[in-house]
Amino acid sequence: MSKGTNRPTIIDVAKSAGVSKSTVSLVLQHSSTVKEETRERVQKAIEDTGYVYNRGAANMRGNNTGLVGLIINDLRNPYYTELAASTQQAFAHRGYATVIADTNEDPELERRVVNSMLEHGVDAFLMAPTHAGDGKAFDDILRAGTPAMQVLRKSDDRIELFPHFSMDYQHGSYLAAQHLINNGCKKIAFVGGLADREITNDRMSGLAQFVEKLEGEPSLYLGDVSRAFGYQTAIDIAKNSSEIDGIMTFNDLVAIGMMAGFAAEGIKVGQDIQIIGFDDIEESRFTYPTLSTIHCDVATFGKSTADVLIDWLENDVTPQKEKKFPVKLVARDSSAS
Amino acid sequence: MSKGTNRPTIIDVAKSAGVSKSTVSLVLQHSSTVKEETRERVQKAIEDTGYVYNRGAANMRGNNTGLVGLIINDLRNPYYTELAASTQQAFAHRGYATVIADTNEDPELERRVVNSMLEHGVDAFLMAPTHAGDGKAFDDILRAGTPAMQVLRKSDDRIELFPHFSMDYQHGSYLAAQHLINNGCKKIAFVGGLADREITNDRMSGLAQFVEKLEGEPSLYLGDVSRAFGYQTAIDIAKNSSEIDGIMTFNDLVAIGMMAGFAAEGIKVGQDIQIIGFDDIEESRFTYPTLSTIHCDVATFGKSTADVLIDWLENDVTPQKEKKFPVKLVARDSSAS
DNA sequence: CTGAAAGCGCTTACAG
DNA sequence: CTGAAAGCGCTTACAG
Repeated sequence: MSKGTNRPTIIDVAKSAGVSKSTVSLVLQHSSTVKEETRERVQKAIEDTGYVYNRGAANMRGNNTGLVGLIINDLRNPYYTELAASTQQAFAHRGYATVIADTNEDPELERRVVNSMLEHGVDAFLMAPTHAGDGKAFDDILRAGTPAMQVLRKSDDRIELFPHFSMDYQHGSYLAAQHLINNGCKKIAFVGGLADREITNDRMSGLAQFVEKLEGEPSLYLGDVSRAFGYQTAIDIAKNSSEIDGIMTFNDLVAIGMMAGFAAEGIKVGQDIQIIGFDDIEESRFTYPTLSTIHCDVATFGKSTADVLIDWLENDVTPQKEKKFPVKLVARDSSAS
Repeated sequence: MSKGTNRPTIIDVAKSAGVSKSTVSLVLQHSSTVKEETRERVQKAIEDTGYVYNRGAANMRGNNTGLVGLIINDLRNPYYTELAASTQQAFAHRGYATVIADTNEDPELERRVVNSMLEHGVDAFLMAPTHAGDGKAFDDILRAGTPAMQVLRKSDDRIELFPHFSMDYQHGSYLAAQHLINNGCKKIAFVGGLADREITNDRMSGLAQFVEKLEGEPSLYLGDVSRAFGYQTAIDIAKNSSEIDGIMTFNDLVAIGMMAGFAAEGIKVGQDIQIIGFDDIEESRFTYPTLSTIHCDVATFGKSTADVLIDWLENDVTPQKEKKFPVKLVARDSSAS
């Protein structure tokens, strides 16, 4: 199907309205220099001809396309789905269309989509980058001079170039650990999250501050960030480590998998063992028992961060290098003592 | 931040390589008419100058932008998240960047984003449209002559213009009803889904074929497609309609909400009452009990449909007007008899 | 308040 | 095999 072979141009509109194409261009930009009557005539001509504005052509003169690149490491994870949905909405609100790509934690793919978006001339990037990136993608962005922010995780340390906005995971981890301790837990495990990543370290950092209140070191079950990994680990713990009485997970997904695993083993979460997740995705309010967690307000985060990016772009206000949004404890039934 | 103020052009590359800009353009398009040695010289110049291809400028001559518009009614619903993720990936694989918008079931917003994407010159649309659309958005698309497909739901009846690809919801509904009947259910309720919508009607249609095997008409609890609605309805049924022994839901989200509601009321799903969902989102394998459902393979659907759209675009193969992908029953513990 | 002209960064015949 | 020229659909000073 050949698309809009004869899409009308401003020249067609100009002819139909009996004015010059400059005048048409002026009314398209709501210039106040055009006489009201002329403006109306042009408007009518636009409707008659079925003209649609061609931003691509307009962009050739100025240097902004009205496109922003949104790069997500794992779109299917509800935490990042919410990031994508909220930032996209904020961009639309500011008049920008969003070009999206899910990189599936693949740094090669990440670099390819960055370059594709650069060719399309995106005005800025909002990236939840892959963990294993080698910085090449950011080098490409830097060379093009396109502003870019890292959100919810960081893969490039040049935060003066690529500001890093995230949540206060360390404080969240502290709150989670404190909560379990206050509820009387003595043997605590941390489950999920890949080793040697900043975000994993942050999310388990809270435990370190309570070691003297624990019986022995916390057990670490690092691994995939998935329901499936949580499920398996719960089975494992039920069978081999029944002394564990409290669990902090990397995120809610892992916790939800664990609850299903414990249920299958006949272990009552909230009574026999306490669990607290991280993120507070919607699902966590509808599990049984309901899941205690650290609430991260991604919707607010996304909107606010998108606005910061656009302000950088349009008004030249450089974002601070690093910002951590507050989190809070939400105690539900999975950690009732 | 001013973006790429002095982004190099093919002229800069041409100068650096000591050739004309036409030659640079030729190597950019992998033309075989360029001598190998010249090609290498140009390649080096590209790297030296840090040139990035400007698709916007290139598009002005031809008429395809390499952008496709993906419009989703509710991106936060995992069923549609999967659609977005799988189609985006398929488009990327075919060399297209995806411009995305979540319309949040708002027809006004839908029309606005359609027009924004039209201005950006998307080559095609893949839409999971809002239900309440008045067809204006499709009129706009039609006028621009841009190919568009309706997926997973239909809001415009001109399927010869806007082909409708979906899943065989009616058959799925039949399988679900049959399953509950075979398991001995006599009083069945259908929960969730807004009234007077084709998709709601399809998803409950299976019950009609078994009325003679039921005690009385099925009870209908139509409403929001959400965990919250499921939760409330379960409480309601537990308190007021304890004769109901089997439940079909509009989708898994509703079913998951119901399972939490029943659990809170002390009703054992799978024993006291049987539930079957629809969609088979990942979450359904990790509830307790695990959720029986109708499996819709959205990942395969998305990839396949994206390819059909691109083939339409590139190779002029017009899609069939309507296509329904197969679904299948997945019996798990929520409907163990 | 409106029109004629140049130019944005490419591609595409057309010469050579 | 490579270069000079026209043109894609806009915007932007600049005249008038």
